[in-house]
Amino acid sequence: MNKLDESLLTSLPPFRNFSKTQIRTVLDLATPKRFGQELAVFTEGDPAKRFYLLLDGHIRVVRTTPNGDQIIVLHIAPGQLFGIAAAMRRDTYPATAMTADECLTLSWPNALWHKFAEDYPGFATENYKTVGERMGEVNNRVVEMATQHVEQRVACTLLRLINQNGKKVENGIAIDFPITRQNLSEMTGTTLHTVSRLLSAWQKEGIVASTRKRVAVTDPHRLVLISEAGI
Amino acid sequence: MNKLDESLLTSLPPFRNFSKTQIRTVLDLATPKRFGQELAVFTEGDPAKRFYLLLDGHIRVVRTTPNGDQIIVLHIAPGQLFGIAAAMRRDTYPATAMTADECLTLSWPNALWHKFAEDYPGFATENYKTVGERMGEVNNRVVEMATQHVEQRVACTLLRLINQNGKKVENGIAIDFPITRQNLSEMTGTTLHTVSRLLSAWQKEGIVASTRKRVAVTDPHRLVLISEAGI
DNA sequence: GCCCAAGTTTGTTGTAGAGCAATGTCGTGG
DNA sequence: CCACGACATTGCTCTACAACAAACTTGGGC
Repeated sequence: MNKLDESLLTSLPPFRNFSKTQIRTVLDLATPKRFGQELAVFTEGDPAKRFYLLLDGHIRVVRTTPNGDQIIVLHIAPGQLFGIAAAMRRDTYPATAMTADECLTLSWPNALWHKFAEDYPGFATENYKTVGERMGEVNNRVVEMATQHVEQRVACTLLRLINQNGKKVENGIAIDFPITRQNLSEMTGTTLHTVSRLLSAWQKEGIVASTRKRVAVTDPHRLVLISEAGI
Repeated sequence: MNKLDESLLTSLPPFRNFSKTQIRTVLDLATPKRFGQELAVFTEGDPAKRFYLLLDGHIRVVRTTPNGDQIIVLHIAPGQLFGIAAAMRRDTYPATAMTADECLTLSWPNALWHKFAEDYPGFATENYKTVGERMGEVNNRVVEMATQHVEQRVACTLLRLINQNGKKVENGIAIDFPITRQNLSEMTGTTLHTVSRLLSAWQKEGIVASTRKRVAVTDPHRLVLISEAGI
């Protein structure tokens, strides 16, 4: 068990404005856990017993079809809750959470969701707001998939990734966790081949810079143009 | 103003188990309204001031892209709440609600959401459950769009429609509101031409029976096969 | 009953992008 | 340090489906 600093939580939306003692209680009840890369925190269909907070690292939330196709539903960044099926009164997790890199999570039994919500007004509010935003994003994705070409969708996806998980580097903004062409294709509903071709082409034009498992955007503005018009 | 029967609400999930006087209060505070076909109940971007319950008819929830493409995000059946942006703490509606046929709605100012939730435990629970289910469905759609062919997607969409809005008729199960090829194409991310061709082909095979603005499924089982394998 | 607009059907053509296959490169573990 | 597996690139082919075009059908309004 790691020593947990109170300051870890006080800045996060769901726990903002909690009193010092309340934060301490929340931390006392939490179970911390470290994960290596590419491990499942929980699996689709498992009984939903706990909800999680990601303190460090990055999580991919993934669904698998009956034919074995896998698609990435959502990315979780540090400071966000995930596995909140409980809050939506589901009894099993609707998707699998995989670590994209080394992760540190806190988790609590579902029963505590209700306790937190009762004891600390603002907890539920903040989280339902998050759910609302995620709902908006996934609807955006449906619209994107229905109306845009592969090239535009990949551009949109990259832009979203650098917005939510971008880290400034010398030549642009990098996605700060490992991501393969395959992963990108699973987010856009295409094949790794097509993604590879697009990244190669964009690299030649100086729009992106990618290496194995890493992608950085060097010219976000051009990418926006592509995402809007397909050039 | 129509006389509102208490029995209208007592059977609906969000209000189930309310006391008789509670139901009466809910009804007293509600504003009923009738709509003709193809009218907007509220519009994307409008300030979200009220939330709605559909008593009769069918509602399409629609998003419009900057280029004017329109896609149907969700269908609302009688007895369901919609426009619950308030519950997700959004200040504008994220989509437009259009009537598919003649509709009767009740609506309440957003402030009452919180009152209902406080006064009547079970109201919030029931509704967040609904949100969770809708989230699951829209994620399913993303997966569908990412992995399935047009033929399969149209089949899936028809099956979902007859499940949620099906009415038994002599030769099968009909979608009990007007729906055009164009509408179906907006739900599946294709063109009305392709939908028309598919319906014609399926009609020849005796799988569906469609007329102008009406679609019925005569052989759901075959449609399931198509949705799964593409046949 | 007739007209018109909205909805539908059907044909043709062009192309985005999937599918397949072969080769190249990186980095990790023995 | 080497070998192997995982990841990536690239070329070729082929098809599903969008895009365009044009005629046909239906039903509601005058």
